[in-house]
Amino acid sequence: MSKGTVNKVIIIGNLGADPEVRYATSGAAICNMTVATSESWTDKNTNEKKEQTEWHRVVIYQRLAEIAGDYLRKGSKVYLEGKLKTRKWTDKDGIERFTTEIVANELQMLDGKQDGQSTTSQPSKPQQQRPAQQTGGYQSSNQRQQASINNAPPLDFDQDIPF
Amino acid sequence: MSKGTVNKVIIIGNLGADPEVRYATSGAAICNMTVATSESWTDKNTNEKKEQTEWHRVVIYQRLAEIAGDYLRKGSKVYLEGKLKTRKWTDKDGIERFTTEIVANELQMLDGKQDGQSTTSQPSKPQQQRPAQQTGGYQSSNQRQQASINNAPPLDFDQDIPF
Amino acid sequence: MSKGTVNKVIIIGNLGADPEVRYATSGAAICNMTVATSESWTDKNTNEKKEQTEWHRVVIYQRLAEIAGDYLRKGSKVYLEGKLKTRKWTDKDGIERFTTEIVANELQMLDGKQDGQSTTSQPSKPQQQRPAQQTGGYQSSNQRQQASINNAPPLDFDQDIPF
Amino acid sequence: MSKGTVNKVIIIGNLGADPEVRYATSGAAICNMTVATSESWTDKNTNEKKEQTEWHRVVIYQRLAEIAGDYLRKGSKVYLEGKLKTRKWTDKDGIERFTTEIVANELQMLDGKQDGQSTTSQPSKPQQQRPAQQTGGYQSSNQRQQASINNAPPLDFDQDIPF
DNA sequence: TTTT
DNA sequence: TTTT
Repeated sequence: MSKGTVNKVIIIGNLGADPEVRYATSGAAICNMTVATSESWTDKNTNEKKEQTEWHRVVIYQRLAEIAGDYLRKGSKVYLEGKLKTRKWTDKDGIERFTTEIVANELQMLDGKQDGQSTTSQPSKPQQQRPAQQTGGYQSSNQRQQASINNAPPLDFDQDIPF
Repeated sequence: MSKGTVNKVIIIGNLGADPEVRYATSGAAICNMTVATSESWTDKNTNEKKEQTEWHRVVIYQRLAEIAGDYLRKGSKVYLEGKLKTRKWTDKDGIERFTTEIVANELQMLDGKQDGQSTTSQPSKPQQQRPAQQTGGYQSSNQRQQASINNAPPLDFDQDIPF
Repeated sequence: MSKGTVNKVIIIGNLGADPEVRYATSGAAICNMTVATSESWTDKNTNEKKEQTEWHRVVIYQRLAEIAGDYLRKGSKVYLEGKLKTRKWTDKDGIERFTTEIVANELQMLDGKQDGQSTTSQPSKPQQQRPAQQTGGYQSSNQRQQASINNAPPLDFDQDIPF
Repeated sequence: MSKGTVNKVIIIGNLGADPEVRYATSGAAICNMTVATSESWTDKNTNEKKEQTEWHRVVIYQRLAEIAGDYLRKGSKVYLEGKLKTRKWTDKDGIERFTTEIVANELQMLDGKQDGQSTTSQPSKPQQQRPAQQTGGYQSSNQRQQASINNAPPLDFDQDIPF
């Protein structure tokens, strides 16, 4: 329920890096990724061609997170629908920071047939497997850290997961 | 043109404060406002009622900025459509910060008949008039500074306005 | 799943009549309503003010159908999100016809406090109650038949309900 | 202006046939096309895989119509944004019919590099050229008639074009 | 800081 | 048939 309000984002863009999937002790998956959208136009004064890229931080939970991790790769074109959420975190120097993310609840892959899109095909690189047993908190991913627009860390281990 | 990408936000929410309108030397208006969306649900474990409010920073340019300034007030319900844009700024302590805003290009007022909605009615508070002549930079608004979600300042005087 | 496709409609408009709710034998509710959106502009040639109203046929199922029936009335302003669906039917003269409807899966009431919006207030007119027992097919509503844009009947009794 | 209402459609789908572009005497282009979206799911009772395809009739005007005609082909994947419009027409037997179309005002091509997407490449089939001179009404297209969901004709010659 |  |  949302009390006569609407908070909706629709993005079509390309992943800046492979998605990063982690698992909570409950087994619930969280996927973080960055998606680029870009605009190009011609400056009327200078007649120069300009291009501006916008980077979006995306978070996906549960089953959809696993789908994202299994089928999307760096460069994949994707449709995402979700809501905006700004969260507060403290950086390594103790400075409070705010980061706005898109919490996506719908995803459509827009690439043509590609490696990894068939669930039977062999993935092109080692995948983090959903661990059979976990002892606590989040498992850190062995995927390389993606460059993020402002180095905000993914949701903290001890943070309330909203479901 | 946007190169096969889409960057779209749709918000229906309530203004947390009166909109703040400033004018560039060119006479172009910029409107800043914050809009709240809220969700409520019942926690399945504790059976408690919960509510979460999300605050959105909104920027509007040119003619639409003037309309927003003329017709919207604190508490107004509004439909906004636009795109996400994250900009970098430096706070008073020299710390680099990022703020994500919605650059709105469509607006629908969703309140019933209310003060200020008729263009002929007397506005309920003094309006900043579009100055007949300006000498440079932005005119500072005489409206009270609204508290913002992270104290990001509005777009700087010397910043490139994207049109 | 939708195979890399998206079918989405977002409407904010006003109900042309009270919603019409019927119940399947299963007890599942179906709500039909018509919603108006309107545009106005000034003709540049004649300088005349013009207005165009578009009428949308909306179908809502299950729990959301009951909410619509309980809280919406003729004139209510509503946000609807859903998908487009065109269905074929045969009119009384045996002519095959097509009607496009919005199958809504999200609804936000955008009116301020109004009659019928509180679940405790007395409804302004008799409500069709969800029957305690049913023997077959749909119960016909005792609400007056709304004039529809092309007289398409609501979904037929023997039609597969898509859930 | 739209009086506190919103009429918005967002479609991602594939063209069922090459777009059909015609030109008004004024030189303004109109493009008609049909776009398919599809859903697939598993019936919980029978455990059968089901798929449902929805066909959308799309109309595009002016510059965007020419872009659609130049770059889209049967099978192209496209993002479209627009509004719903239902129009009345009379079929060859004198029967009044209604057809709902999406009047698109935004378009993004979502295919990878393909024939026709570069403005310098030779189109794969003869294009209807914008006629240098016209004497009246619409030029009939030499492209084959696309199968439409209900054989509604494109906008009539003598119909008011809404711009 | 809003609203229901 | 709605609404502003």
